[in-house]
Amino acid sequence: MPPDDKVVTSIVDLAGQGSAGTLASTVYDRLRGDILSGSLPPGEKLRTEALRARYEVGNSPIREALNRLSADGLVTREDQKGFRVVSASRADLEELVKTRCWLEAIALRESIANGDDEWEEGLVLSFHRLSRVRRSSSEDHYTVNPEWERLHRAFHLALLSACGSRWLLQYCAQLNDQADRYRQLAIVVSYPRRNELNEHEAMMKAATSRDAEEAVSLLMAHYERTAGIIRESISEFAAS
Amino acid sequence: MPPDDKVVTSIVDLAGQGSAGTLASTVYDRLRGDILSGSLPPGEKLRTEALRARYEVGNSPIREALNRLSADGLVTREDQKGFRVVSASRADLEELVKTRCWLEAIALRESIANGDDEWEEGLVLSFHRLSRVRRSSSEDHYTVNPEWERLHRAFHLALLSACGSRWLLQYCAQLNDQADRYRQLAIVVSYPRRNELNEHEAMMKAATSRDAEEAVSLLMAHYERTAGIIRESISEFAAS
DNA sequence: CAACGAAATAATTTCGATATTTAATTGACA
DNA sequence: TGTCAATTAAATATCGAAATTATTTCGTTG
Repeated sequence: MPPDDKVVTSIVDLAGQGSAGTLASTVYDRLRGDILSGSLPPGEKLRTEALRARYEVGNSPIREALNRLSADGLVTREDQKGFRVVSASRADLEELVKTRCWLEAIALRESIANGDDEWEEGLVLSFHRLSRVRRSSSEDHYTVNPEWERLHRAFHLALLSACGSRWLLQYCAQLNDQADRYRQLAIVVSYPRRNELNEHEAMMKAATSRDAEEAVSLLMAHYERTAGIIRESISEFAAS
Repeated sequence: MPPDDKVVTSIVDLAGQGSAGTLASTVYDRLRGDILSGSLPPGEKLRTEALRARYEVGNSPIREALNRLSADGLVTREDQKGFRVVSASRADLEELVKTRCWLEAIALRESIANGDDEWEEGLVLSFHRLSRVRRSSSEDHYTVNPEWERLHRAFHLALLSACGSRWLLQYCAQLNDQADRYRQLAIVVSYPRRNELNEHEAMMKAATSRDAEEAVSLLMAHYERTAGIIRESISEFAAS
């Protein structure tokens, strides 16, 4: 009996999944989505009063959600001074990418070493699903496609899912969230013009043929490239 | 309501400032300490009513503390079913140790590569402080010495502090917490008979002479040995 | 005119009570 | 006697207001 593994929800909420959880959990999901999508910009003050109006709930659920988010690193909390959306900066982005590469390199190597048939099949499947969805919701101008975002996250998680450590998986997911936020902030400026499908396919193939060196090097390049695009499309974020 | 009862039940008095914060933060610290010290055993149901009595505060601070702890991985939360202390098992311990070795190996290598004079001095200093405190409070039988616990944690953190990633540092600290909990659970059974001072000194010297390979290998051995002691002194923990 | 300090204002934190949901118990029926 | 449904009991989750703490405003003083 594998101990309760919750970990990992989706990037921009399961939109509409008004799942029968508690109000606090619902608010948590929505707030998380609003932060990751950039709808609540970095550094934004999060006043209880305003949030109560925005999400139409009482005091307690808001506060619970904020406390969870602060432990997730999406919100900063200062005793007696309330909450704000975590700030964003060039330096933080670099630190984030670096850490992500370190951790995912380990996770991917372990996954390739330990992954069984089920893992392989899950990987192939999640790639297939990702390949059948458009990057953007509309044709001419870019609009976030929540479905693509969800499947993209699922694919990357599938890569690492056999690493054998729920801790590591959770950390990778957390860093994924952070990176997604930067991606969304950058997207406002630059239409994503890269076709990532080839890169994903190459990773999938390297992983399923158990070529760890190749897979890791592809994954690192993938992240470096993404970081590069974000870097160049951003002068500086709002901070503090 | 004067918080005159500053009974430090916590192994690690993480915030020296302590008292200045909110009630929620105080309860968070105390609860954290009580879980790490084993005073609240694995799997224990955490009823709000009981905790209100135990810590003598209202509903909200308890709930906030529990929510933060659940994001820290020290308590589990299930919607509509409340909170319990995270369970402990042999399998979880193995996973924990493995993950810890992965992450700290990176952090230590980076620290050694990037650490400046200040880092070196901090390391030497924290070793010196650790060396002047006894492992146990009393001579004949073992009693947790909070001061040693604090300095021990500080030393290990000093080793990694120059790794250049706050994310990684935070994760290492989190895994440290988890490992401390297992240590405390094990100590109930077996008096710690190993003299860890030599090991710590060797690590410190290897790190300050920038011998990454040696330092990492010492650190890994250190953790493996600790895990071994915990393993042998424990048949099985309460679970689920 | 700047600086300091005290009242007024705003925001955060906390409490006690209520509404909802889950778990436990009882009792009826096959 | 065992199972299932209905009822009771317990616990969680939520609300709205009160208490505490930070921030701003404004008048006074050096």
